[in-house]
Amino acid sequence: MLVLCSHDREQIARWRAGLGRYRGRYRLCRSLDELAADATITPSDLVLLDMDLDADHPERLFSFIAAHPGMRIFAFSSLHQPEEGAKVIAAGARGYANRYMHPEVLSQAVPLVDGGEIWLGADLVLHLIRSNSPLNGHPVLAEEQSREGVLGRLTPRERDIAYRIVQGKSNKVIASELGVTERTVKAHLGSIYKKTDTRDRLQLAMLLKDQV
Amino acid sequence: MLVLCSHDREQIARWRAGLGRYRGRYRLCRSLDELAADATITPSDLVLLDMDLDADHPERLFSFIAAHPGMRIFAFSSLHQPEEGAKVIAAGARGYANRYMHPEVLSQAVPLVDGGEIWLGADLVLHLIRSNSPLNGHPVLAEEQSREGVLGRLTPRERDIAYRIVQGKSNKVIASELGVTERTVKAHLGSIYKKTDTRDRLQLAMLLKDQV
DNA sequence: ACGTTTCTAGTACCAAGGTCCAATACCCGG
DNA sequence: CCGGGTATTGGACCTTGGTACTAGAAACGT
Repeated sequence: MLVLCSHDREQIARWRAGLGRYRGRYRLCRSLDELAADATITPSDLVLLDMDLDADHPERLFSFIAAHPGMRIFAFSSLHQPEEGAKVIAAGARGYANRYMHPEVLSQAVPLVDGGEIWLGADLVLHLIRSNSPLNGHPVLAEEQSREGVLGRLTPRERDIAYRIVQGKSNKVIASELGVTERTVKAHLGSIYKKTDTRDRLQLAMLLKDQV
Repeated sequence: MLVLCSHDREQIARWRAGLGRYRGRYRLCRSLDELAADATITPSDLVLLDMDLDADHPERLFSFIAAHPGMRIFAFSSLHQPEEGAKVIAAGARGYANRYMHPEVLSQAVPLVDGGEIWLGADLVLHLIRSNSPLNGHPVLAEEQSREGVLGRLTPRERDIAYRIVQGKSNKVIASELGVTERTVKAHLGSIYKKTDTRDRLQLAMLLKDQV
């Protein structure tokens, strides 16, 4: 049996969107107290737990998790922070994810946690590995990758402008920095959007942030 | 397309046992050289890689992984040691598992890696977290700390909107998704900018990107 | 009960971003 | 020499984003 524990209707709706396989086979819970008091919950149950349930007293949540070592708990947080994830897993939870997690990924992660595996998002795993491995990234490789990637198809001028977009600069600022008209910057940007298949500067920035 | 890379027939049989969804949609590869020489492999392919391929020269394997940063590689080892797992993920692989992994778990893990997530067995995750927690207080990433503070200071509604900004959505789209007016979205955004000390949605997105 | 925070929303204004039309000039390889 | 890609700019136009000032309703804590 699946237990959805949140006081937020939208959160429950988000969960349900990713629970096709479990449809109809779950029940709801509005608070941590309600969950703790529910005697019908068995160790074979899987609990999706909204960490915003008791945002003011996070320690209550951790102690609840620690007090139920057999229970498989999948914690969802709006913070989605590596330290928080590490703490909640260390306390005994079997999963930690962003509450805005993609429904499709959720639908794949839930059965895994149900089966006793542990689920962490890719970013958290990378953070964990980076923060305790002495030999991390090869910056040279990263640079090569970026050139081979999206940036490689841009002209030098376009790359220059794309780089300044990632820095959050406005068209006007970029124009004055390069000694050209704002109109010219716009022209280059239009071309950049076409080549990178992006709609606006925000998407472009998100695309390039990890490469620049 | 799925590429199974192993010289061990039994290993390939084990993989096939867990690949119901991909049945018939994969091809084989007998050695690392063969894999490296295969020009038909695209970044959209998913490679299941037997780490025993070249047990005498493990470094070849790591450099191969590092040399193909775009390729999603799911590494399988008969050792299944935390250190090895951390190294292979750090090199760029998206999954690390015991080669004797249960077929059912495999069938759930493969689509996740295919989708860009990272898969580690529960024991490895626990090892990472345990070996990381003592350091938890000291590896001071000021940036990380400030992020936590920033996100924590937002109200639930503001966090919700902030995440949708990171997803590249316009005010109008967000408004319709939340069932409020565009004006309200703007109001929340103004408040978010103040609290996070950002000027616009692009800066906000860059600040939050690594957390989503 | 009262003050604070949160969520909501209005009007209005201006700045900024993106796209359409088009044009001139340069350089490089075939 | 010519065609093609690059770099530049113009004007017009519409959309989007951000802010100022304001304010009501609901939730929450003391």
